[in-house]
Amino acid sequence: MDCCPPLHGSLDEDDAVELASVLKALADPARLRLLSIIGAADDGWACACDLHEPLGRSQPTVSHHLSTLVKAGLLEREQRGKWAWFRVRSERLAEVRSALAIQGAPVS
Amino acid sequence: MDCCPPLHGSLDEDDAVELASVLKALADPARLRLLSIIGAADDGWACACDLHEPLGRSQPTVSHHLSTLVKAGLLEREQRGKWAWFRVRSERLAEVRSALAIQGAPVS
DNA sequence: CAGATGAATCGATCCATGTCAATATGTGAT
DNA sequence: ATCACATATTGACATGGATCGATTCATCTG
Repeated sequence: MDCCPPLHGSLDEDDAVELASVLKALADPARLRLLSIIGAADDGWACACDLHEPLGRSQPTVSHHLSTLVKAGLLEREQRGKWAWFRVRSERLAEVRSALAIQGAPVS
Repeated sequence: MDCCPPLHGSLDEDDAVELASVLKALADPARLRLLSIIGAADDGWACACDLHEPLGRSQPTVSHHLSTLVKAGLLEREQRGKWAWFRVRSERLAEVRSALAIQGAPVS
């Protein structure tokens, strides 16, 4: 243990677990594409009925992913009649981006 | 299928798989803390020998995580004698941050 | 070369998760 | 009330991954 000076990290285990949980929600191709598709909607809101087909996944699977994204705070859900509409919570996404600006790299 | 206009996403399945793979590498508390600790090192380089203890994980586990981060392009590895040194590839981290700037949110 | 030490690999275990088919729930229309 | 349709939930299955102990590999030192 004489090869180098001690390091002192800034991210403790609890913070790391919390940040990791949001990143886990992002770290899936289906969910990234959902965010992309919903984020590209004209007024920012997209109907769940239009998401199964472009994703190439079953309806239950898409429903599960949407629920995961909502739980992670990355999507907001609104019921309109029998349809579920979603919009991206870009504030939350911005939080994640800034949390990744560790190691002294400029926040750009 | 008459409830809303069609959406057209910008992120295809291949791009989504690739981005998700980097995010998977980030989406783990142990690896986030490794990045944090290594990024906080004075000259940016940290010795593997100083990482097991603050992480509270076994040496093989830490080695595995370091290897995962290197494979994801998030760490650079350098051998110095019998010690392995690592530094954060902040360019790669910046790529991830900008990739998350979808849905028209400002890149800030 | 032999011994010591740091790091990677192997094998095993346990838990989390992505996916779908089937079913249930909720909501509007007839 | 009944039917149709959109979405959510359940159950099952397969895969992936986080972790550790034991071992192997690599490198330096005597």
